[in-house]
Amino acid sequence: MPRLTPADASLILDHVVGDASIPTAAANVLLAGLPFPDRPTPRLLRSLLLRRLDTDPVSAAALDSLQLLASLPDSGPASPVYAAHLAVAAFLACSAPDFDAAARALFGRPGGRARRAVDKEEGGDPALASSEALAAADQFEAAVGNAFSQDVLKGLFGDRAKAERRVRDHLAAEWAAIGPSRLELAAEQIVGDGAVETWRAADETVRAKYRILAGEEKAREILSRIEDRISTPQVHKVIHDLKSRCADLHNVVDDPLPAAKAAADKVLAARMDKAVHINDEELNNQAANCSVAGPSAVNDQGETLRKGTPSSLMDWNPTAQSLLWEDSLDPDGSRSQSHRPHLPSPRRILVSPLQVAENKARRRRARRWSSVEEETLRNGVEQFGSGNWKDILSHNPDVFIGRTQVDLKDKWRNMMR
DNA sequence: ATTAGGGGTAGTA
DNA sequence: TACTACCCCTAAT
Repeated sequence: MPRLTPADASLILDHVVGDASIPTAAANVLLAGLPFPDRPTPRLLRSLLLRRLDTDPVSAAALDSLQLLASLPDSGPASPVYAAHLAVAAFLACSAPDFDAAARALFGRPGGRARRAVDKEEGGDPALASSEALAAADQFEAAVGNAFSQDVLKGLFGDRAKAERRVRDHLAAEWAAIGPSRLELAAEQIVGDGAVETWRAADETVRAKYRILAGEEKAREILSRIEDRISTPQVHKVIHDLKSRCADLHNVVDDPLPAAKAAADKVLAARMDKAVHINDEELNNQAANCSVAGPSAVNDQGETLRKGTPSSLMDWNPTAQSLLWEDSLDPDGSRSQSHRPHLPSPRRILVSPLQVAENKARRRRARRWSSVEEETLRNGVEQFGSGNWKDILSHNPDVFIGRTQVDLKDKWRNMMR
């Protein structure tokens, strides 16, 4: 038996690994036995990532897989991937030994990994995330430094089994949208709807092969369909003219896409450099500040902290810095050619733990009040009376995540205007 | 400590 | 520019 060519191996992997009904154990055997293609198809990459996620749905590695998954071209609706991304990030924050650090790294602004996927200001696309997911991201950000809110969030997102179920539910849509393999497409060409064109284009030797592949009966059926087709010389002339006109048009009109892409790349490169410079500056400033001031609370919940002294000299490390994970699947760097929106690439983005530990307590980011919060506030005022903000807050901890008594008071003032 | 209320800042439509 | 959310201050309880 002749050795398998790399091209054939690629076809087989593309077909088998992408078939959801094939167990991952079996797919792995095949992967170990066949050479991995130099240029794997997006379908193969997608199915590999989905299988990886299936065995390990809620981990830092899963976050990487989801990020890669979102960057692949030609897939179905992207929002399930983003929803899964947020679900994993939520679980990771809840199960991390240091909630504050994890929530900041994942949901904080700027630079939070899950945050950057969906926030417009962070280069993401909010249309890709559900409003619940966005609200969850805001709640995690608001819960930094707030032990009470953290407990609530841990109750909602900290269960591993639930998190795994969430991720698998979201990714079922990705499996469903995975599309036919190249082998299936080829088969379709020979015996399916594309058969007539395929047979017409083939010479007699090739047709003999098709007969073997398709079976004699199917071959006869296709040939009869060729004869049935309207194929008068006039029709052929019209089709030919149309095709050449299209070609002429393409020759005359400049394709705007390359220019647009070049412009976009330029803007992106400028933004990247800016981001790096800003981070450098912040590092310098903060290094200067560090000698005269300790850490302070970020959040309103930490009012007493801010006025007091740092609880520990080890609260944060002023010299620490880290770079986000860098990875790339595409061998020729063609990721930017993707027509789909994608999670922003993590490379070159410096994440400084000092960003949230500035000398001056940073103003909390304004979060719009949800209709649920407003309704709960109205009910609370009805139940406890206007002015009893402490009671209203403490009786609805799962609704007023990251809100303070003063926030409730201010909001009620706004609502009464 | 909690609350009310005046007034200011920042972000956004 | 108006609106909203948040912040800060002072005074009263």
